[in-house]
Amino acid sequence: MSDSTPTKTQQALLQTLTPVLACNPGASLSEIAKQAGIGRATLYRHFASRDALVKAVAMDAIAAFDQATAEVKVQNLNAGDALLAFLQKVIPLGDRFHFLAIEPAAYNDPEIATAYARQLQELNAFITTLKQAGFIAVDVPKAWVTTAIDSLIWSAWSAVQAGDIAPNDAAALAYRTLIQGLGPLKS
Amino acid sequence: MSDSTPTKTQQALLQTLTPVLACNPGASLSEIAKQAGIGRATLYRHFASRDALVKAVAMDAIAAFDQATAEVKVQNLNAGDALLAFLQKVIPLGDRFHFLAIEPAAYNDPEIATAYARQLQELNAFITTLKQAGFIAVDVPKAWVTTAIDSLIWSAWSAVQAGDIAPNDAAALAYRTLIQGLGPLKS
DNA sequence: CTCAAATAAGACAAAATTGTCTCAGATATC
DNA sequence: GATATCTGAGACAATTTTGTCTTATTTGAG
Repeated sequence: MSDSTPTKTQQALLQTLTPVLACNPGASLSEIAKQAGIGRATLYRHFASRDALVKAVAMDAIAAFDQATAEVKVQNLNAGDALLAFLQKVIPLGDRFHFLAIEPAAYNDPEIATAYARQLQELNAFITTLKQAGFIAVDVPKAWVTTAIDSLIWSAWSAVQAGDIAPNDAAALAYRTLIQGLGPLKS
Repeated sequence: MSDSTPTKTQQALLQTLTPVLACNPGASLSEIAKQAGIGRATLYRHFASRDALVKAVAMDAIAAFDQATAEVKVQNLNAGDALLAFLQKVIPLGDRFHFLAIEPAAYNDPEIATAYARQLQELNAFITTLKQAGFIAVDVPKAWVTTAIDSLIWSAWSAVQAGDIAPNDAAALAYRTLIQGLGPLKS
Protein backbone atom coordinates (compact mmCIF):
# COMPACT_ATOMS: atom_id res chain seq x y z
CA MET A 1 0.00 0.00 0.00
CA SER A 2 1.48 3.28 -1.15
CA ASP A 3 2.23 5.94 1.46
CA SER A 4 0.23 8.28 -0.72
CA THR A 5 -3.00 6.53 0.27
CA PRO A 6 -4.97 9.30 1.91
CA THR A 7 -6.13 9.06 5.53
CA LYS A 8 -9.81 9.35 6.43
CA THR A 9 -9.35 12.99 7.40
CA GLN A 10 -7.42 13.75 4.23
CA GLN A 11 -10.25 12.12 2.25
CA ALA A 12 -12.83 14.34 3.94
CA LEU A 13 -10.70 17.41 3.31
CA LEU A 14 -10.24 16.49 -0.35
CA GLN A 15 -14.01 16.42 -0.73
CA THR A 16 -14.13 20.12 0.17
CA LEU A 17 -10.83 21.19 -1.34
CA THR A 18 -11.18 19.63 -4.78
CA PRO A 19 -13.94 21.88 -6.11
CA VAL A 20 -12.14 24.96 -4.75
CA LEU A 21 -8.85 24.03 -6.41
CA ALA A 22 -10.51 22.92 -9.63
CA CYS A 23 -12.33 26.26 -9.86
CA ASN A 24 -9.19 28.36 -9.32
CA PRO A 25 -5.97 26.33 -9.52
CA GLY A 26 -3.78 29.40 -9.17
CA ALA A 27 -5.23 30.57 -5.86
CA SER A 28 -2.93 30.89 -2.84
CA LEU A 29 -3.21 28.43 0.04
CA SER A 30 -4.69 31.20 2.16
CA GLU A 31 -7.43 31.75 -0.39
CA ILE A 32 -8.04 28.00 -0.85
CA ALA A 33 -8.30 27.42 2.91
CA LYS A 34 -10.66 30.38 3.28
CA GLN A 35 -12.98 29.20 0.52
CA ALA A 36 -12.91 25.66 1.91
CA GLY A 37 -13.79 26.99 5.35
CA ILE A 38 -10.73 25.59 7.12
CA GLY A 39 -7.53 27.01 8.59
CA ARG A 40 -4.26 27.18 6.68
CA ALA A 41 -2.59 25.38 9.59
CA THR A 42 -5.02 22.50 9.12
CA LEU A 43 -3.95 22.27 5.48
CA TYR A 44 -0.32 21.93 6.60
CA ARG A 45 -1.27 19.41 9.27
CA HIS A 46 -2.66 17.08 6.62
CA PHE A 47 -0.60 17.95 3.54
CA ALA A 48 3.15 18.52 3.71
CA SER A 49 3.15 21.27 1.07
CA ARG A 50 1.11 22.89 -1.66
CA ASP A 51 2.55 20.38 -4.12
CA ALA A 52 1.50 17.52 -1.83
CA LEU A 53 -2.04 18.89 -1.74
CA VAL A 54 -2.19 19.28 -5.51
CA LYS A 55 -0.89 15.74 -5.94
CA ALA A 56 -3.45 14.38 -3.45
CA VAL A 57 -6.27 16.09 -5.33
CA ALA A 58 -4.98 14.68 -8.61
CA MET A 59 -4.57 11.14 -7.24
CA ASP A 60 -8.05 11.37 -5.76
CA ALA A 61 -9.41 12.30 -9.18
CA ILE A 62 -7.67 9.31 -10.69
CA ALA A 63 -9.04 7.00 -7.99
CA ALA A 64 -12.56 8.35 -8.56
CA PHE A 65 -12.22 7.72 -12.29
CA ASP A 66 -10.96 4.17 -11.66
CA GLN A 67 -13.88 3.58 -9.29
CA ALA A 68 -16.38 4.77 -11.91
CA THR A 69 -14.77 2.57 -14.56
CA ALA A 70 -14.84 -0.50 -12.31
CA GLU A 71 -18.50 0.06 -11.42
CA VAL A 72 -19.42 0.10 -15.11
CA LYS A 73 -17.31 -2.96 -15.93
CA VAL A 74 -19.00 -5.25 -13.38
CA GLN A 75 -22.34 -4.60 -15.07
CA ASN A 76 -21.18 -6.46 -18.21
CA LEU A 77 -23.13 -4.13 -20.51
CA ASN A 78 -22.84 -3.95 -24.27
CA ALA A 79 -20.46 -1.27 -25.51
CA GLY A 80 -23.11 1.37 -26.12
CA ASP A 81 -24.84 0.94 -22.75
CA ALA A 82 -21.41 0.88 -21.10
CA LEU A 83 -20.57 4.27 -22.63
CA LEU A 84 -23.81 5.78 -21.35
CA ALA A 85 -23.30 4.30 -17.88
CA PHE A 86 -19.69 5.52 -17.90
CA LEU A 87 -20.75 9.08 -18.83
CA GLN A 88 -23.39 9.05 -16.08
CA LYS A 89 -20.70 8.26 -13.55
CA VAL A 90 -17.86 10.48 -14.74
CA ILE A 91 -19.71 13.68 -15.68
CA PRO A 92 -20.18 14.60 -11.98
CA LEU A 93 -16.38 14.26 -11.70
CA GLY A 94 -15.80 16.53 -14.69
CA ASP A 95 -14.05 19.33 -12.80
CA ARG A 96 -11.48 16.93 -11.40
CA PHE A 97 -10.33 15.68 -14.79
CA HIS A 98 -10.18 19.19 -16.10
CA PHE A 99 -8.01 20.03 -13.12
CA LEU A 100 -5.71 17.11 -14.02
CA ALA A 101 -5.40 18.44 -17.53
CA ILE A 102 -4.62 22.06 -16.69
CA GLU A 103 -2.51 21.82 -13.53
CA PRO A 104 1.19 21.45 -14.48
CA ALA A 105 2.16 20.28 -10.98
CA ALA A 106 -0.23 17.38 -11.52
CA TYR A 107 0.57 16.28 -15.06
CA ASN A 108 4.31 16.68 -14.54
CA ASP A 109 4.32 14.23 -11.60
CA PRO A 110 5.56 10.81 -12.80
CA GLU A 111 3.12 8.81 -10.65
CA ILE A 112 0.17 10.81 -11.89
CA ALA A 113 1.40 10.83 -15.48
CA THR A 114 1.74 7.03 -15.34
CA ALA A 115 -1.76 6.55 -13.92
CA TYR A 116 -3.23 8.99 -16.41
CA ALA A 117 -1.52 7.21 -19.32
CA ARG A 118 -2.94 3.89 -18.08
CA GLN A 119 -6.43 5.38 -17.97
CA LEU A 120 -6.00 6.76 -21.46
CA GLN A 121 -4.92 3.31 -22.65
CA GLU A 122 -8.02 1.75 -21.07
CA LEU A 123 -10.20 4.37 -22.73
CA ASN A 124 -8.52 3.58 -26.05
CA ALA A 125 -9.26 -0.12 -25.60
CA PHE A 126 -12.88 0.74 -24.85
CA ILE A 127 -13.04 2.87 -28.02
CA THR A 128 -11.79 -0.15 -29.98
CA THR A 129 -14.70 -2.10 -28.50
CA LEU A 130 -17.13 0.67 -29.49
CA LYS A 131 -15.80 0.57 -33.05
CA GLN A 132 -15.95 -3.22 -33.26
CA ALA A 133 -19.54 -3.15 -32.05
CA GLY A 134 -20.40 -0.54 -34.67
CA PHE A 135 -21.21 2.31 -32.27
CA ILE A 136 -18.31 4.40 -33.55
CA ALA A 137 -17.37 4.49 -37.23
CA VAL A 138 -14.02 2.87 -37.99
CA ASP A 139 -12.90 5.84 -40.08
CA VAL A 140 -12.92 8.22 -37.08
CA PRO A 141 -9.42 8.60 -35.61
CA LYS A 142 -9.21 7.14 -32.13
CA ALA A 143 -7.42 10.27 -30.94
CA TRP A 144 -10.43 12.34 -31.92
CA VAL A 145 -12.86 10.05 -30.08
CA THR A 146 -10.70 10.23 -26.95
CA THR A 147 -10.39 13.99 -26.92
CA ALA A 148 -14.07 14.45 -27.80
CA ILE A 149 -15.12 12.24 -24.86
CA ASP A 150 -12.82 14.16 -22.48
CA SER A 151 -14.02 17.57 -23.55
CA LEU A 152 -17.71 16.68 -23.65
CA ILE A 153 -17.42 15.38 -20.08
CA TRP A 154 -16.09 18.81 -19.11
CA SER A 155 -18.84 20.53 -21.12
CA ALA A 156 -21.55 18.49 -19.49
CA TRP A 157 -20.14 19.14 -16.01
CA SER A 158 -19.91 22.89 -16.70
CA ALA A 159 -23.43 23.12 -18.08
CA VAL A 160 -24.88 21.25 -15.11
CA GLN A 161 -22.86 23.40 -12.70
CA ALA A 162 -24.15 26.55 -14.40
CA GLY A 163 -27.70 25.22 -14.15
CA ASP A 164 -28.03 25.31 -17.93
CA ILE A 165 -28.99 21.66 -18.26
CA ALA A 166 -30.47 19.16 -15.83
CA PRO A 167 -28.08 16.62 -14.25
CA ASN A 168 -30.23 13.82 -15.63
CA ASP A 169 -29.94 15.13 -19.20
CA ALA A 170 -26.17 15.61 -19.22
CA ALA A 171 -25.05 12.06 -19.91
CA ALA A 172 -27.74 11.50 -22.54
CA LEU A 173 -26.75 14.65 -24.43
CA ALA A 174 -23.05 13.75 -24.34
CA TYR A 175 -23.89 10.17 -25.40
CA ARG A 176 -26.05 11.40 -28.28
CA THR A 177 -23.35 13.83 -29.46
CA LEU A 178 -20.74 11.09 -29.43
CA ILE A 179 -22.64 8.09 -30.78
CA GLN A 180 -24.76 9.90 -33.32
CA GLY A 181 -21.92 12.28 -34.16
CA LEU A 182 -19.22 9.67 -34.59
CA GLY A 183 -21.33 6.66 -35.45
CA PRO A 184 -21.34 5.19 -38.96
CA LEU A 185 -22.34 7.75 -41.57
CA LYS A 186 -25.94 7.62 -42.71
CA SER A 187 -27.19 8.73 -46.08
CA MET B 1 -10.66 54.34 -29.90
CA SER B 2 -9.98 52.71 -26.57
CA ASP B 3 -6.59 53.26 -24.94
CA SER B 4 -6.37 49.50 -24.70
CA THR B 5 -5.78 49.22 -28.46
CA PRO B 6 -2.42 47.50 -28.62
CA THR B 7 0.57 49.13 -30.30
CA LYS B 8 2.40 47.40 -33.15
CA THR B 9 5.10 46.18 -30.78
CA GLN B 10 2.54 44.95 -28.27
CA GLN B 11 0.81 43.08 -31.08
CA ALA B 12 4.04 41.36 -32.08
CA LEU B 13 4.76 40.48 -28.46
CA LEU B 14 1.26 39.05 -27.97
CA GLN B 15 1.88 36.69 -30.88
CA THR B 16 4.71 35.10 -28.91
CA LEU B 17 3.30 35.48 -25.43
CA THR B 18 -0.19 34.10 -26.02
CA PRO B 19 0.77 30.45 -26.56
CA VAL B 20 3.13 30.59 -23.56
CA LEU B 21 0.47 31.99 -21.25
CA ALA B 22 -2.25 29.74 -22.61
CA CYS B 23 -0.06 26.70 -21.99
CA ASN B 24 0.75 27.65 -18.37
CA PRO B 25 -1.39 30.51 -17.06
CA GLY B 26 0.09 30.25 -13.57
CA ALA B 27 3.71 30.72 -14.63
CA SER B 28 5.68 33.66 -13.19
CA LEU B 29 6.57 36.61 -15.41
CA SER B 30 10.19 35.47 -15.31
CA GLU B 31 9.20 32.08 -16.65
CA ILE B 32 6.88 33.57 -19.27
CA ALA B 33 9.53 35.99 -20.52
CA LYS B 34 12.13 33.22 -20.67
CA GLN B 35 9.89 30.91 -22.67
CA ALA B 36 8.92 33.75 -24.99
CA GLY B 37 12.59 34.57 -25.52
CA ILE B 38 12.38 38.15 -24.29
CA GLY B 39 13.53 40.06 -21.21
CA ARG B 40 11.34 40.68 -18.18
CA ALA B 41 12.15 44.40 -18.50
CA THR B 42 10.74 44.34 -22.02
CA LEU B 43 7.50 42.89 -20.67
CA TYR B 44 7.25 45.80 -18.22
CA ARG B 45 8.12 48.29 -20.93
CA HIS B 46 5.11 47.23 -22.97
CA PHE B 47 2.65 46.04 -20.29
CA ALA B 48 2.17 47.98 -17.06
CA SER B 49 1.68 44.86 -14.93
CA ARG B 50 0.97 41.17 -15.04
CA ASP B 51 -2.74 41.94 -14.97
CA ALA B 52 -2.31 44.30 -17.92
CA LEU B 53 -0.55 41.56 -19.89
CA VAL B 54 -3.24 39.01 -19.08
CA LYS B 55 -5.93 41.47 -20.13
CA ALA B 56 -4.09 42.27 -23.38
CA VAL B 57 -3.86 38.56 -24.22
CA ALA B 58 -7.54 38.12 -23.46
CA MET B 59 -8.62 41.15 -25.51
CA ASP B 60 -6.43 39.92 -28.35
CA ALA B 61 -8.20 36.55 -28.22
CA ILE B 62 -11.55 38.31 -28.39
CA ALA B 63 -10.41 40.43 -31.35
CA ALA B 64 -9.17 37.32 -33.17
CA PHE B 65 -12.51 35.61 -32.59
CA ASP B 66 -14.40 38.69 -33.85
CA GLN B 67 -12.14 38.77 -36.92
CA ALA B 68 -12.85 35.10 -37.66
CA THR B 69 -16.57 35.63 -37.23
CA ALA B 70 -16.56 38.66 -39.54
CA GLU B 71 -14.64 36.78 -42.23
CA VAL B 72 -17.24 34.00 -42.22
CA LYS B 73 -20.18 36.42 -42.27
CA VAL B 74 -19.08 38.25 -45.44
CA GLN B 75 -19.13 34.94 -47.32
CA ASN B 76 -22.95 34.75 -46.95
CA LEU B 77 -22.88 30.96 -46.63
CA ASN B 78 -25.81 28.78 -45.61
CA ALA B 79 -25.84 27.91 -41.91
CA GLY B 80 -24.12 24.54 -42.27
CA ASP B 81 -21.30 25.81 -44.49
CA ALA B 82 -20.92 28.81 -42.19
CA LEU B 83 -20.38 26.50 -39.21
CA LEU B 84 -17.68 24.56 -41.06
CA ALA B 85 -15.96 27.76 -42.20
CA PHE B 86 -16.20 29.15 -38.67
CA LEU B 87 -14.63 26.01 -37.18
CA GLN B 88 -11.83 26.16 -39.75
CA LYS B 89 -11.01 29.66 -38.62
CA VAL B 90 -11.39 29.35 -34.85
CA ILE B 91 -9.80 25.94 -34.17
CA PRO B 92 -6.28 27.40 -34.68
CA LEU B 93 -7.25 29.92 -31.98
CA GLY B 94 -8.44 27.20 -29.62
CA ASP B 95 -5.81 27.78 -26.91
CA ARG B 96 -6.78 31.45 -26.63
CA PHE B 97 -10.43 30.77 -25.85
CA HIS B 98 -9.48 28.12 -23.39
CA PHE B 99 -7.24 30.70 -21.74
CA LEU B 100 -10.18 33.09 -21.57
CA ALA B 101 -12.25 30.42 -19.86
CA ILE B 102 -9.71 29.36 -17.24
CA GLU B 103 -7.95 32.59 -16.33
CA PRO B 104 -9.82 34.36 -13.48
CA ALA B 105 -8.03 37.67 -14.09
CA ALA B 106 -9.51 37.56 -17.59
CA TYR B 107 -13.10 36.54 -16.97
CA ASN B 108 -13.40 38.77 -13.90
CA ASP B 109 -12.54 41.89 -15.91
CA PRO B 110 -15.75 43.78 -16.78
CA GLU B 111 -14.60 44.81 -20.28
CA ILE B 112 -13.64 41.25 -21.16
CA ALA B 113 -16.74 39.78 -19.52
CA THR B 114 -18.90 42.16 -21.57
CA ALA B 115 -17.16 41.29 -24.82
CA TYR B 116 -17.31 37.58 -24.05
CA ALA B 117 -21.03 37.80 -23.25
CA ARG B 118 -21.61 39.56 -26.58
CA GLN B 119 -19.76 36.81 -28.43
CA LEU B 120 -21.79 34.18 -26.60
CA GLN B 121 -24.97 36.01 -27.62
CA GLU B 122 -23.84 36.04 -31.26
CA LEU B 123 -23.07 32.33 -31.06
CA ASN B 124 -26.54 31.75 -29.61
CA ALA B 125 -28.12 33.65 -32.49
CA PHE B 126 -26.11 31.53 -34.91
CA ILE B 127 -27.33 28.36 -33.19
CA THR B 128 -30.89 29.58 -33.64
CA THR B 129 -30.13 29.88 -37.36
CA LEU B 130 -28.69 26.35 -37.40
CA LYS B 131 -31.86 25.02 -35.78
CA GLN B 132 -34.16 26.92 -38.13
CA ALA B 133 -32.23 25.55 -41.10
CA GLY B 134 -32.55 22.02 -39.70
CA PHE B 135 -28.85 21.41 -39.07
CA ILE B 136 -29.38 21.15 -35.32
CA ALA B 137 -32.44 19.44 -33.86
CA VAL B 138 -34.83 21.79 -32.07
CA ASP B 139 -35.02 19.52 -29.04
CA VAL B 140 -31.34 19.99 -28.19
CA PRO B 141 -30.89 22.70 -25.52
CA LYS B 142 -29.06 25.71 -26.90
CA ALA B 143 -26.80 25.71 -23.84
CA TRP B 144 -25.60 22.23 -24.75
CA VAL B 145 -24.86 23.23 -28.34
CA THR B 146 -22.88 26.24 -27.15
CA THR B 147 -20.78 24.35 -24.66
CA ALA B 148 -20.24 21.47 -27.08
CA ILE B 149 -18.95 23.86 -29.76
CA ASP B 150 -16.61 25.53 -27.28
CA SER B 151 -15.16 22.31 -25.96
CA LEU B 152 -14.80 20.63 -29.34
CA ILE B 153 -12.85 23.67 -30.58
CA TRP B 154 -10.47 23.11 -27.66
CA SER B 155 -10.33 19.36 -28.36
CA ALA B 156 -9.54 19.92 -32.00
CA TRP B 157 -6.83 22.45 -31.19
CA SER B 158 -5.28 20.10 -28.60
CA ALA B 159 -5.29 17.11 -30.92
CA VAL B 160 -3.68 19.10 -33.75
CA GLN B 161 -1.11 20.51 -31.35
CA ALA B 162 -0.28 17.00 -30.13
CA GLY B 163 0.08 15.84 -33.72
CA ASP B 164 -2.74 13.33 -33.22
CA ILE B 165 -4.85 14.62 -36.10
CA ALA B 166 -4.01 16.62 -39.18
CA PRO B 167 -4.85 20.35 -39.16
CA ASN B 168 -6.99 19.85 -42.26
CA ASP B 169 -9.08 17.14 -40.59
CA ALA B 170 -9.78 19.03 -37.39
CA ALA B 171 -12.66 21.23 -38.52
CA ALA B 172 -14.33 18.42 -40.44
CA LEU B 173 -14.24 16.09 -37.42
CA ALA B 174 -15.63 18.78 -35.11
CA TYR B 175 -18.30 19.64 -37.70
CA ARG B 176 -19.29 15.99 -38.11
CA THR B 177 -19.51 15.47 -34.34
CA LEU B 178 -21.74 18.52 -33.97
CA ILE B 179 -24.01 18.29 -36.99
CA GLN B 180 -24.40 14.52 -37.09
CA GLY B 181 -24.41 14.32 -33.30
CA LEU B 182 -26.94 17.07 -32.68
CA GLY B 183 -28.81 17.00 -35.98
CA PRO B 184 -32.37 15.72 -36.22
CA LEU B 185 -32.67 12.17 -34.98
CA LYS B 186 -32.75 9.46 -37.61
CA SER B 187 -34.40 6.10 -37.28
C1' DC C 1 -18.28 16.83 32.88
C1' DT C 2 -13.50 15.80 31.76
C1' DC C 3 -9.82 15.17 28.91
C1' DA C 4 -7.50 14.15 24.63
C1' DA C 5 -7.27 15.44 20.02
C1' DA C 6 -8.01 18.56 16.45
C1' DT C 7 -8.48 23.15 14.70
C1' DA C 8 -7.44 27.87 13.48
C1' DA C 9 -5.59 32.52 14.20
C1' DG C 10 -1.58 34.80 14.19
C1' DA C 11 3.43 35.53 14.46
C1' DC C 12 7.55 34.76 12.14
C1' DA C 13 11.18 33.54 8.75
C1' DA C 14 12.25 32.17 4.19
C1' DA C 15 11.34 32.04 -0.51
C1' DA C 16 9.21 33.55 -4.58
C1' DT C 17 7.27 37.00 -7.40
C1' DT C 18 6.14 41.60 -8.83
C1' DG C 19 7.40 46.05 -10.05
C1' DT C 20 11.02 49.76 -10.70
C1' DC C 21 15.25 51.33 -12.30
C1' DT C 22 19.93 51.58 -14.41
C1' DC C 23 23.05 50.81 -17.91
C1' DA C 24 25.65 48.26 -21.38
C1' DG C 25 24.79 46.22 -25.62
C1' DA C 26 22.04 45.43 -29.74
C1' DT C 27 19.31 47.02 -33.42
C1' DA C 28 17.37 50.12 -36.71
C1' DT C 29 17.50 54.30 -39.24
C1' DC C 30 19.71 57.95 -41.70
C1' DG D 1 29.76 55.52 -39.22
C1' DA D 2 26.76 58.10 -36.16
C1' DT D 3 22.77 58.42 -33.54
C1' DA D 4 18.37 57.31 -31.70
C1' DT D 5 15.70 53.71 -29.95
C1' DC D 6 14.97 49.38 -28.04
C1' DT D 7 16.29 45.36 -25.40
C1' DG D 8 17.65 42.53 -21.54
C1' DA D 9 20.50 41.39 -17.49
C1' DG D 10 20.80 42.43 -13.01
C1' DA D 11 20.19 45.08 -8.72
C1' DC D 12 16.91 46.48 -5.51
C1' DA D 13 12.66 47.22 -2.80
C1' DA D 14 8.05 45.86 -1.94
C1' DT D 15 4.63 42.47 -1.81
C1' DT D 16 2.87 37.98 -1.73
C1' DT D 17 3.07 33.30 -0.66
C1' DT D 18 4.87 29.28 1.50
C1' DG D 19 6.15 26.80 5.37
C1' DT D 20 6.87 26.46 10.53
C1' DC D 21 5.53 27.07 15.08
C1' DT D 22 2.85 28.40 19.26
C1' DT D 23 -1.19 28.72 21.79
C1' DA D 24 -6.01 29.49 22.77
C1' DT D 25 -10.24 27.52 21.44
C1' DT D 26 -13.24 24.03 19.75
C1' DT D 27 -14.67 19.47 19.11
C1' DG D 28 -15.28 14.70 20.03
C1' DA D 29 -15.00 10.61 22.85
C1' DG D 30 -15.60 8.35 27.16
